[in-house]
Amino acid sequence: MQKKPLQCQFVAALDSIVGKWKPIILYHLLQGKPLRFNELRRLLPGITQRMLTLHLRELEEEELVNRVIYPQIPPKVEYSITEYGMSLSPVLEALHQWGAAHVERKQLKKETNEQKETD
Amino acid sequence: MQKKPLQCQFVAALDSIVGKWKPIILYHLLQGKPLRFNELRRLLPGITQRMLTLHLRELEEEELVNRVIYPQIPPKVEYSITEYGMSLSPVLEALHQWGAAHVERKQLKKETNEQKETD
DNA sequence: CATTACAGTACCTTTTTTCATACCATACCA
DNA sequence: TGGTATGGTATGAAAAAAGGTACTGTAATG
Repeated sequence: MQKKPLQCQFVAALDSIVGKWKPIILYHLLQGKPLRFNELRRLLPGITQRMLTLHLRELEEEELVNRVIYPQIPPKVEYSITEYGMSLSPVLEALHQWGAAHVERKQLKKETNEQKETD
Repeated sequence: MQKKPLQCQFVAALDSIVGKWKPIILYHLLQGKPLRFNELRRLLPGITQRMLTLHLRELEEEELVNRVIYPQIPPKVEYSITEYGMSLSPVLEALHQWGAAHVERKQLKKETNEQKETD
Protein backbone atom coordinates (compact mmCIF):
# COMPACT_ATOMS: atom_id res chain seq x y z
CA MET A 1 0.00 0.00 0.00
CA GLN A 2 0.81 3.66 -0.27
CA LYS A 3 2.95 3.46 -3.34
CA LYS A 4 4.21 6.42 -5.30
CA PRO A 5 3.88 8.46 -2.16
CA LEU A 6 5.11 11.81 -3.29
CA GLN A 7 4.85 12.63 -6.90
CA CYS A 8 1.39 11.30 -7.41
CA GLN A 9 0.01 13.73 -4.92
CA PHE A 10 1.64 16.55 -6.73
CA VAL A 11 0.64 15.24 -10.06
CA ALA A 12 -2.92 14.79 -8.92
CA ALA A 13 -3.04 18.28 -7.53
CA LEU A 14 -1.48 19.83 -10.56
CA ASP A 15 -3.66 17.97 -12.98
CA SER A 16 -6.63 19.65 -11.41
CA ILE A 17 -5.12 23.07 -11.20
CA VAL A 18 -2.86 23.33 -14.14
CA GLY A 19 -3.75 24.39 -17.57
CA LYS A 20 -3.08 27.69 -19.09
CA TRP A 21 -6.23 29.26 -17.70
CA LYS A 22 -7.47 27.10 -14.88
CA PRO A 23 -5.82 28.92 -12.01
CA ILE A 24 -7.13 32.23 -13.23
CA ILE A 25 -10.62 30.87 -13.70
CA LEU A 26 -10.53 29.45 -10.20
CA TYR A 27 -9.15 32.63 -8.79
CA HIS A 28 -11.99 34.65 -10.21
CA LEU A 29 -14.62 32.20 -9.05
CA LEU A 30 -13.06 32.13 -5.61
CA GLN A 31 -14.07 35.75 -5.25
CA GLY A 32 -17.44 34.21 -4.46
CA LYS A 33 -19.72 35.63 -7.11
CA PRO A 34 -21.06 33.21 -9.69
CA LEU A 35 -20.08 34.22 -13.17
CA ARG A 36 -21.66 33.66 -16.54
CA PHE A 37 -19.79 32.23 -19.46
CA ASN A 38 -19.24 35.51 -21.20
CA GLU A 39 -18.45 37.32 -17.99
CA LEU A 40 -15.60 34.91 -17.47
CA ARG A 41 -14.57 35.35 -21.05
CA ARG A 42 -14.25 39.06 -20.57
CA LEU A 43 -12.19 38.51 -17.46
CA LEU A 44 -9.73 36.37 -19.38
CA PRO A 45 -8.64 38.45 -22.32
CA GLY A 46 -7.14 36.27 -24.99
CA ILE A 47 -8.94 33.07 -24.18
CA THR A 48 -10.98 31.45 -26.92
CA GLN A 49 -14.48 30.16 -26.40
CA ARG A 50 -13.26 26.66 -26.99
CA MET A 51 -10.56 26.83 -24.36
CA LEU A 52 -12.90 28.35 -21.83
CA THR A 53 -15.45 25.64 -22.48
CA LEU A 54 -12.89 22.87 -22.21
CA HIS A 55 -11.36 24.15 -19.03
CA LEU A 56 -14.69 24.73 -17.37
CA ARG A 57 -15.77 21.21 -18.26
CA GLU A 58 -12.66 19.78 -16.69
CA LEU A 59 -13.10 21.83 -13.57
CA GLU A 60 -16.68 20.68 -13.39
CA GLU A 61 -15.63 17.08 -13.71
CA GLU A 62 -13.22 17.54 -10.83
CA GLU A 63 -16.08 18.95 -8.79
CA LEU A 64 -14.26 22.18 -8.29
CA VAL A 65 -16.82 24.22 -10.17
CA ASN A 66 -20.59 24.14 -10.41
CA ARG A 67 -22.39 24.66 -13.67
CA VAL A 68 -25.99 25.76 -13.51
CA ILE A 69 -28.08 26.15 -16.62
CA TYR A 70 -31.05 28.47 -16.55
CA PRO A 71 -33.52 27.41 -19.22
CA GLN A 72 -33.90 30.81 -20.79
CA ILE A 73 -33.47 32.34 -24.13
CA PRO A 74 -30.92 33.66 -24.70
CA PRO A 75 -29.25 31.00 -22.59
CA LYS A 76 -27.82 31.71 -19.20
CA VAL A 77 -25.23 29.49 -17.60
CA GLU A 78 -23.64 30.32 -14.31
CA TYR A 79 -20.39 29.00 -12.98
CA SER A 80 -19.49 29.06 -9.33
CA ILE A 81 -16.94 27.56 -7.03
CA THR A 82 -17.93 24.44 -5.15
CA GLU A 83 -17.33 23.92 -1.48
CA TYR A 84 -14.57 21.53 -2.39
CA GLY A 85 -13.15 24.07 -4.78
CA MET A 86 -12.86 26.51 -1.92
CA SER A 87 -10.32 24.23 -0.33
CA LEU A 88 -8.00 25.35 -3.08
CA SER A 89 -8.05 28.87 -1.77
CA PRO A 90 -4.82 28.68 0.25
CA VAL A 91 -2.99 27.05 -2.60
CA LEU A 92 -4.02 29.67 -5.10
CA GLU A 93 -3.44 32.45 -2.65
CA ALA A 94 0.11 31.27 -2.04
CA LEU A 95 0.67 30.93 -5.74
CA HIS A 96 -0.71 34.34 -6.41
CA GLN A 97 1.45 36.00 -3.83
CA TRP A 98 4.58 34.30 -4.97
CA GLY A 99 3.75 35.22 -8.54
CA ALA A 100 3.45 38.87 -7.60
CA ALA A 101 6.83 38.87 -5.88
CA HIS A 102 8.33 36.97 -8.77
CA VAL A 103 7.14 39.52 -11.29
CA GLU A 104 8.49 42.34 -9.17
CA ARG A 105 11.85 40.66 -8.87
CA LYS A 106 12.09 40.17 -12.59
CA GLN A 107 11.17 43.78 -13.15
CA LEU A 108 13.85 44.95 -10.79
CA LYS A 109 16.44 42.81 -12.46
CA LYS A 110 15.52 44.12 -15.86
CA GLU A 111 15.88 47.69 -14.68
CA THR A 112 19.27 46.94 -13.17
CA ASN A 113 20.44 45.52 -16.45
CA GLU A 114 19.24 48.56 -18.33
CA GLN A 115 21.15 50.73 -15.90
CA LYS A 116 24.33 48.86 -16.66
CA GLU A 117 23.87 49.26 -20.38
CA THR A 118 23.63 53.02 -20.17
CA ASP A 119 26.80 53.24 -18.09
CA MET B 1 1.40 51.32 -14.87
CA GLN B 2 0.45 48.05 -13.27
CA LYS B 3 -1.40 46.56 -16.17
CA LYS B 4 -2.56 42.97 -16.45
CA PRO B 5 -2.80 42.84 -12.68
CA LEU B 6 -4.01 39.35 -12.02
CA GLN B 7 -3.34 36.73 -14.57
CA CYS B 8 0.20 37.68 -15.34
CA GLN B 9 1.25 37.04 -11.81
CA PHE B 10 -0.27 33.63 -11.97
CA VAL B 11 1.16 32.94 -15.33
CA ALA B 12 4.58 34.08 -14.24
CA ALA B 13 4.44 31.91 -11.17
CA LEU B 14 3.21 28.91 -13.03
CA ASP B 15 5.71 29.24 -15.81
CA SER B 16 8.42 28.74 -13.26
CA ILE B 17 6.78 25.92 -11.43
CA VAL B 18 4.87 24.03 -14.00
CA GLY B 19 6.10 21.25 -16.11
CA LYS B 20 5.45 17.63 -15.60
CA TRP B 21 8.36 17.18 -13.23
CA LYS B 22 9.36 20.59 -11.94
CA PRO B 23 7.31 20.63 -8.75
CA ILE B 24 8.61 17.25 -7.76
CA ILE B 25 12.19 18.22 -8.46
CA LEU B 26 11.75 21.33 -6.39
CA TYR B 27 10.07 19.44 -3.62
CA HIS B 28 12.96 17.06 -3.31
CA LEU B 29 15.53 19.81 -3.41
CA LEU B 30 13.59 21.74 -0.79
CA GLN B 31 14.37 18.95 1.63
CA GLY B 32 17.69 20.76 1.86
CA LYS B 33 20.21 18.18 0.76
CA PRO B 34 21.95 18.79 -2.54
CA LEU B 35 21.33 15.98 -4.97
CA ARG B 36 23.33 14.62 -7.83
CA PHE B 37 21.89 14.14 -11.27
CA ASN B 38 21.38 10.42 -10.94
CA GLU B 39 20.15 10.70 -7.39
CA LEU B 40 17.38 12.90 -8.66
CA ARG B 41 16.76 10.52 -11.50
CA ARG B 42 16.20 7.69 -9.09
CA LEU B 43 13.80 9.83 -7.10
CA LEU B 44 11.71 10.47 -10.19
CA PRO B 45 10.88 7.10 -11.60
CA GLY B 46 9.83 7.37 -15.18
CA ILE B 47 11.69 10.53 -16.06
CA THR B 48 14.13 10.36 -18.91
CA GLN B 49 17.61 11.83 -18.76
CA ARG B 50 16.57 14.29 -21.37
CA MET B 51 13.58 15.57 -19.45
CA LEU B 52 15.53 15.83 -16.23
CA THR B 53 18.26 17.79 -17.95
CA LEU B 54 15.81 20.14 -19.61
CA HIS B 55 13.84 20.84 -16.48
CA LEU B 56 16.92 21.37 -14.38
CA ARG B 57 18.26 23.81 -16.92
CA GLU B 58 15.05 25.79 -16.81
CA LEU B 59 15.02 25.85 -13.05
CA GLU B 60 18.62 27.02 -13.09
CA GLU B 61 17.77 29.80 -15.49
CA GLU B 62 15.00 30.96 -13.16
CA GLU B 63 17.54 31.00 -10.33
CA LEU B 64 15.53 28.54 -8.36
CA VAL B 65 18.21 25.88 -8.47
CA ASN B 66 22.00 25.91 -8.23
CA ARG B 67 24.15 23.72 -10.41
CA VAL B 68 27.66 23.01 -9.19
CA ILE B 69 30.10 21.00 -11.26
CA TYR B 70 32.92 19.19 -9.54
CA PRO B 71 35.73 18.64 -12.01
CA GLN B 72 36.18 14.96 -11.36
CA ILE B 73 36.10 11.77 -13.26
CA PRO B 74 33.57 10.32 -13.29
CA PRO B 75 31.79 13.65 -13.27
CA LYS B 76 29.88 14.93 -10.31
CA VAL B 77 27.22 17.60 -10.56
CA GLU B 78 25.20 18.70 -7.60
CA TYR B 79 21.88 20.45 -7.68
CA SER B 80 20.55 22.39 -4.76
CA ILE B 81 17.80 24.85 -4.02
CA THR B 82 18.71 28.53 -4.08
CA GLU B 83 17.68 31.00 -1.44
CA TYR B 84 15.17 32.38 -3.85
CA GLY B 85 13.94 28.89 -4.57
CA MET B 86 13.23 28.47 -0.89
CA SER B 87 10.63 31.18 -1.16
CA LEU B 88 8.59 28.63 -3.07
CA SER B 89 8.36 26.45 -0.02
CA PRO B 90 4.94 27.62 1.16
CA VAL B 91 3.50 27.32 -2.31
CA LEU B 92 4.71 23.79 -2.81
CA GLU B 93 3.78 22.81 0.70
CA ALA B 94 0.23 24.01 0.17
CA LEU B 95 0.10 22.24 -3.14
CA HIS B 96 1.43 19.07 -1.69
CA GLN B 97 -1.02 19.01 1.14
CA TRP B 98 -3.97 19.70 -1.06
CA GLY B 99 -2.78 17.02 -3.44
CA ALA B 100 -2.69 14.49 -0.65
CA ALA B 101 -6.22 15.30 0.41
CA HIS B 102 -7.33 15.25 -3.18
CA VAL B 103 -5.96 11.78 -3.77
CA GLU B 104 -7.59 10.52 -0.61
CA ARG B 105 -10.91 11.95 -1.63
CA LYS B 106 -10.72 10.32 -5.02
CA GLN B 107 -9.82 7.04 -3.41
CA LEU B 108 -12.79 7.25 -1.10
CA LYS B 109 -15.12 7.98 -3.92
CA LYS B 110 -13.84 5.09 -5.93
CA GLU B 111 -14.40 2.75 -3.03
CA THR B 112 -17.91 4.02 -2.55
CA ASN B 113 -18.67 3.35 -6.16
CA GLU B 114 -17.29 -0.16 -5.93
CA GLN B 115 -19.51 -0.76 -2.93
CA LYS B 116 -22.55 0.21 -4.92
CA GLU B 117 -21.63 -2.16 -7.72
CA THR B 118 -21.49 -5.17 -5.44
CA ASP B 119 -24.89 -4.40 -3.97
C1' DC C 1 38.30 -7.47 -22.07
C1' DA C 2 33.42 -6.27 -21.21
C1' DT C 3 30.43 -3.81 -18.08
C1' DT C 4 28.89 -0.21 -15.18
C1' DA C 5 28.47 4.49 -13.42
C1' DC C 6 28.56 9.26 -14.25
C1' DA C 7 26.29 13.45 -16.60
C1' DG C 8 24.93 14.53 -20.13
C1' DT C 9 23.91 15.65 -25.94
C1' DA C 10 21.74 14.77 -30.57
C1' DC C 11 18.14 13.46 -33.27
C1' DC C 12 13.61 12.09 -34.25
C1' DT C 13 8.70 10.74 -33.12
C1' DT C 14 4.60 11.00 -30.58
C1' DT C 15 1.35 13.14 -27.69
C1' DT C 16 -0.86 16.98 -25.77
C1' DT C 17 -2.33 21.55 -25.85
C1' DT C 18 -3.70 25.52 -27.97
C1' DC C 19 -5.42 28.39 -31.74
C1' DA C 20 -8.37 29.96 -35.64
C1' DT C 21 -12.57 29.74 -38.04
C1' DA C 22 -16.95 28.69 -39.04
C1' DC C 23 -21.32 27.41 -37.50
C1' DC C 24 -25.91 26.57 -34.56
C1' DA C 25 -30.56 28.33 -32.49
C1' DT C 26 -33.16 31.81 -30.40
C1' DA C 27 -34.55 36.44 -28.95
C1' DC C 28 -34.23 41.27 -28.57
C1' DC C 29 -33.30 45.91 -30.58
C1' DA C 30 -33.32 49.44 -34.10
C1' DT D 1 -34.63 43.15 -42.08
C1' DG D 2 -30.12 43.09 -40.25
C1' DG D 3 -27.17 43.14 -36.33
C1' DT D 4 -26.10 41.75 -31.58
C1' DA D 5 -25.96 38.75 -27.52
C1' DT D 6 -26.15 34.20 -25.51
C1' DG D 7 -23.48 29.59 -24.81
C1' DG D 8 -21.77 26.83 -26.94
C1' DT D 9 -19.95 22.67 -30.98
C1' DA D 10 -17.14 21.04 -35.05
C1' DT D 11 -13.09 20.84 -37.65
C1' DG D 12 -8.50 21.23 -38.95
C1' DA D 13 -3.97 23.38 -38.33
C1' DA D 14 -0.14 24.81 -35.56
C1' DA D 15 2.71 24.94 -31.63
C1' DA D 16 4.49 23.17 -27.43
C1' DA D 17 5.71 19.47 -24.42
C1' DA D 18 7.22 15.05 -23.65
C1' DG D 19 9.22 10.66 -24.86
C1' DG D 20 12.56 7.13 -27.10
C1' DT D 21 16.80 5.70 -28.58
C1' DA D 22 21.42 6.02 -29.48
C1' DC D 23 25.77 8.01 -28.47
C1' DT D 24 29.91 10.44 -25.94
C1' DG D 25 34.40 9.97 -22.74
C1' DT D 26 36.75 8.48 -18.73
C1' DA D 27 37.61 5.45 -14.83
C1' DA D 28 36.90 1.79 -11.84
C1' DT D 29 35.12 -2.95 -11.34
C1' DG D 30 34.76 -7.79 -12.33
